[in-house]
Amino acid sequence: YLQMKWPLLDVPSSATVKDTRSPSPAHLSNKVPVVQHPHHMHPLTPLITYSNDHFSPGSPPTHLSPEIDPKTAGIPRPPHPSELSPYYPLSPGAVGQIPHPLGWLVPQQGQPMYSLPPGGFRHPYPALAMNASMSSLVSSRFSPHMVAPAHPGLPTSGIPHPAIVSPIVKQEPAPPSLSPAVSAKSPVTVKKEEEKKPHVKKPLNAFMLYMKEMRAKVVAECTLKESAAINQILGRKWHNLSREEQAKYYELARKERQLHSQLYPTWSARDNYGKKKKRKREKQLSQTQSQQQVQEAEGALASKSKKPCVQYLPPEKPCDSPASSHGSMLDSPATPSAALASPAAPAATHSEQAQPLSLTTKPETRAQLALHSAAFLSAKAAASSSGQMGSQPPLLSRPLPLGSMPTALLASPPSFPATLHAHQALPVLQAQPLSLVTKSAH
DNA sequence: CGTCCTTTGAAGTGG
DNA sequence: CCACTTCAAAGGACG
Repeated sequence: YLQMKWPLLDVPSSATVKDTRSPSPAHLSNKVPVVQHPHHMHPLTPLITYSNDHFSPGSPPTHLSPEIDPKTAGIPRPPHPSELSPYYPLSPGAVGQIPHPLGWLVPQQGQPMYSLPPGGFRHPYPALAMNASMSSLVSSRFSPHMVAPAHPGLPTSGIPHPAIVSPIVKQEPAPPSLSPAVSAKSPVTVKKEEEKKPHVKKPLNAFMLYMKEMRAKVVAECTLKESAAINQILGRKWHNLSREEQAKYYELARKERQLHSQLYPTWSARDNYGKKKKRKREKQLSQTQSQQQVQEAEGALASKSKKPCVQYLPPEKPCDSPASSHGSMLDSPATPSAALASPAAPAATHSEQAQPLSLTTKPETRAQLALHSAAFLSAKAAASSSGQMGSQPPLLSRPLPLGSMPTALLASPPSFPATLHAHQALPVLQAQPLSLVTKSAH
């Protein structure tokens, strides 16, 4: 099960640092530099199943089925020490310098941490060869000069942190000095290095990790390729995940951040501020709109009859082109409120409150998102008051910013108690009116 | 070519 | 402390 679920997160269980290129037995035997994989050609194909929980292996990809039934997903995957970051193969400088806090193994110097089979993705055991996060990782987070050293195996070239994005195709740059002790340099030198220091990207959060893993799957099952639409689906699938499943990604993201901070102790997200184009004004505008429509949604939900900004979507409708599925592509067999409700709670419990969302047009999107949040809160509160949140981490007891509400309601991911068990009684959010989400209510 | 779209989450800024 | 903003991935769409 573990192999199927997280095939490439597997690494040698030995505590000895050795070649992680061949992490596991047979299923990662092909050693092809990841860079040889064309960026535009995603290695994953519909034939590749890496998550039996979410997709039936072998079944033709006919429908996108965001419905995820954790109950049928098999045994909850226990924490595995080998769940380490595939995204941060330590650089040569890091090897031997940074004892990985989690006991992760580091790749051999100058070696790609992960490899792809030749000729695209024809691994004899595709399901075990690589998951989406791996593939997307290698295709997007490694630049050729990083992972394809002229002399693989030589300690000279290494594997910089995948978060590093160097626009200049050069043999360098290596990741910033990894050990504070090693970086005893003059301020001038430091400044100089900082000027040309590579762009270190933010570590991926739980949802981003999830997207990386699942995107190919969704794309394979849909005809659409537009990321915006895919992301909408993924967002819904994310909500459909069980608490336990999400916890895996939260934990993974936590490890990512931990490793990232170790690799780049001086890095700050601030470093990347302003490096992307800002679209502040529009965001503010739409935010205002969403706030307005949250209130509308409140009323609608309060009356429990009308659903403005909400379009019901045919449950069985497979995801198709955005145009043809206008207003329907995002639906899933699972009712959103089932997803919105406590994942651990029986999905049917709140399914009658389904408020499927169709994030189609721009103005509506925000509103629907807001409504989504509102419905989420509603479902959460309902679940809470009905005593079905016992297995959930503590929920916040105060209103939350709209943007962070779902997260917070999901129980403060950063403090997500991975070891939480169903028998543990936890304080839960008291059932509150939907107006909680608004400032005025606050 | 650069930016937008779209998602969630983390971390930043500013009041 | 709170609200808001930015960026992380992705790739088609668009100016």
